[in-house]
Amino acid sequence: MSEIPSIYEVKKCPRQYVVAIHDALNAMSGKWKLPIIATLLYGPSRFKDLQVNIDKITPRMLSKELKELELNGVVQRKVYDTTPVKIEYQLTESGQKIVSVLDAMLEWGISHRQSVMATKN
Amino acid sequence: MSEIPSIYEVKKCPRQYVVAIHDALNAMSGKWKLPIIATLLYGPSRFKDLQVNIDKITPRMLSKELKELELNGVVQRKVYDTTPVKIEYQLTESGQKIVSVLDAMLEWGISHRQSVMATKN
DNA sequence: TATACTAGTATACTTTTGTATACCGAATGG
DNA sequence: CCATTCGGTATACAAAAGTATACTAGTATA
Repeated sequence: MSEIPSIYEVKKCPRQYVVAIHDALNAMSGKWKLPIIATLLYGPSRFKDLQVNIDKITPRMLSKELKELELNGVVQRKVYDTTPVKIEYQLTESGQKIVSVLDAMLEWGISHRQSVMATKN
Repeated sequence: MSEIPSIYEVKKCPRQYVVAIHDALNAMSGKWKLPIIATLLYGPSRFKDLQVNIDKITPRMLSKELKELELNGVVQRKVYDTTPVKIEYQLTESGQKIVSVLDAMLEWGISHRQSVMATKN
């Protein structure tokens, strides 16, 4: 038995792991998902506010991305029964926890830049 | 001063943070990057071996992705001066450290699925 | 000499993702 | 009554990402 598993061993790795990573990547990739999540990290926000705060996003994309995030359980759409209706988007509990992934990315990204700079010279 | 910074405060957050996250996302998004990285995590590999081990990848995509990963300092291309030449791809040191991000994604992904299942019922 | 392997490239195509621009209905304020 | 805000939708288009298929040069093997 070697310390490094063979590629055949690796392919046996629980499918749920693959799915989990896929889920995470899915929640964040695309041009607008991170800006939306980042904005919502600082509190619930209405459609118009998101549109104003996120530079150059079109309502079409905002709507599309919000729907996807909602479907994926990252964002929650809240309809307030007032007249006129007020609609707020907010991160779900586990949507908020995605910061842990962002933190890991941040840490890696910074150290990676440093090592790339170092090996360049 | 509130505990949650305003959106205006947030926008002042160091640009390098944004870039770092972007770098990390960039290194992993796309259809084939993770399969390639995952394979290389278990040791250096030749072009052909990658092609065989990664299901349904075309040589075009493999070549394209490897070039991108190399450009981003995640993968290193090694040419052995034998006849015929042998070429090996391997993760750079910081390329290997990307597992830390994958771990975070895995952890989030699993707990996220659980919470989504829980709220469904 | 014919066949096969390695490490790819070339060309054309389809699919997915994102943009631009205009529009909608309900409500509200002047 | 008219303009404006909110929360979007509709249509058409452009650009990016990915696929299919064929091909290449260099070397090795039968």
